[in-house]
Amino acid sequence: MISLPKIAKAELDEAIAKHGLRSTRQREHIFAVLLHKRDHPSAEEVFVRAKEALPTISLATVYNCLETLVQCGLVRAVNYEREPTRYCPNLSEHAHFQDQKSGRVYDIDLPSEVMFKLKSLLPEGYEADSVELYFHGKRITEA
Amino acid sequence: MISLPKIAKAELDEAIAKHGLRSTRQREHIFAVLLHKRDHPSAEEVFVRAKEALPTISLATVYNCLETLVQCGLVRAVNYEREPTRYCPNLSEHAHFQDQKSGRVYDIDLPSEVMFKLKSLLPEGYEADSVELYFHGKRITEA
DNA sequence: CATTGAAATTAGAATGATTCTAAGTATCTT
DNA sequence: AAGATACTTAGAATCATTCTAATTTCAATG
Repeated sequence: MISLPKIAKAELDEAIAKHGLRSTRQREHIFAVLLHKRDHPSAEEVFVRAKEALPTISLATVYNCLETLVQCGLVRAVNYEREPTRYCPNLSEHAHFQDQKSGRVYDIDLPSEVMFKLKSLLPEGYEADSVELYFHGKRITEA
Repeated sequence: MISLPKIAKAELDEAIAKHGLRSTRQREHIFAVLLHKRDHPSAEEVFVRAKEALPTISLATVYNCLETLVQCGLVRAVNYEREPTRYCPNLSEHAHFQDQKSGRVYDIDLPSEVMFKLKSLLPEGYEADSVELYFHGKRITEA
């Protein structure tokens, strides 16, 4: 059974409280689901996984919770083209890579100096508060 | 009346032919529309603009043509979150910046050495054939 | 501890961008 | 010109997501 580590629980409660919201069973569990298997699931997939522990949870709630977690900065939404949005718990800054064959998404470490360099590409008058870097290609797995 | 410059027409014909497709009035005009005003219009907006010259064109055709142009490498699809896809004629490598207030999208020049550096972030076994860089933030326009 | 009111959840309907379908039209090859 | 193929078209269908309205939960108060 999936459960939320104490540290994550504390992090969740703090972030949720800071936004004047309530920590609920559903929000907690959705966060736990994301932390449990970091494979960038879609809302639908999170729904399937969440139902194992909370059989009566609704898809709308899954969307609501995911949105809340994103707002609180605990989770990141990952969008490849018009595919369903995927979600990942937001630890450190990172980019994403999608394998064209499997569609799977992988995290790519993004050093802060690269992040800085990217922001410095912006001309005068442009101020970024988010930078998203998406790779798409082949992932070669050797035999 | 929007028309396609000779050079662009040649580029279009070549790219289209290389993909074993036909150059049609609709494809040509959609391309011309994109080149005419490079403000990253959505399919719906392209539809509106295209109808001025081709009143009987259908939205499905606009989608088809845009997709074809993307396949041929003449046009790039720009996706911010789940907003309608926007399109821009693909001249040089560049990133995109969206102003959070207006929603407008601007091109950001992306020097090839930065592009190179980004690709070098990928670990062994990852081979990117596309890199998308999206900024989102405030565009400050001084009085 | 019952009450109250705001916040959250729920099921199902609605939305809206995009894609599909089937029929008609244009274009290329012979 | 005939036949084949590609393209366009209108409208229906799809599907991820959001909305709606009706409960339910929960923290705080009396």
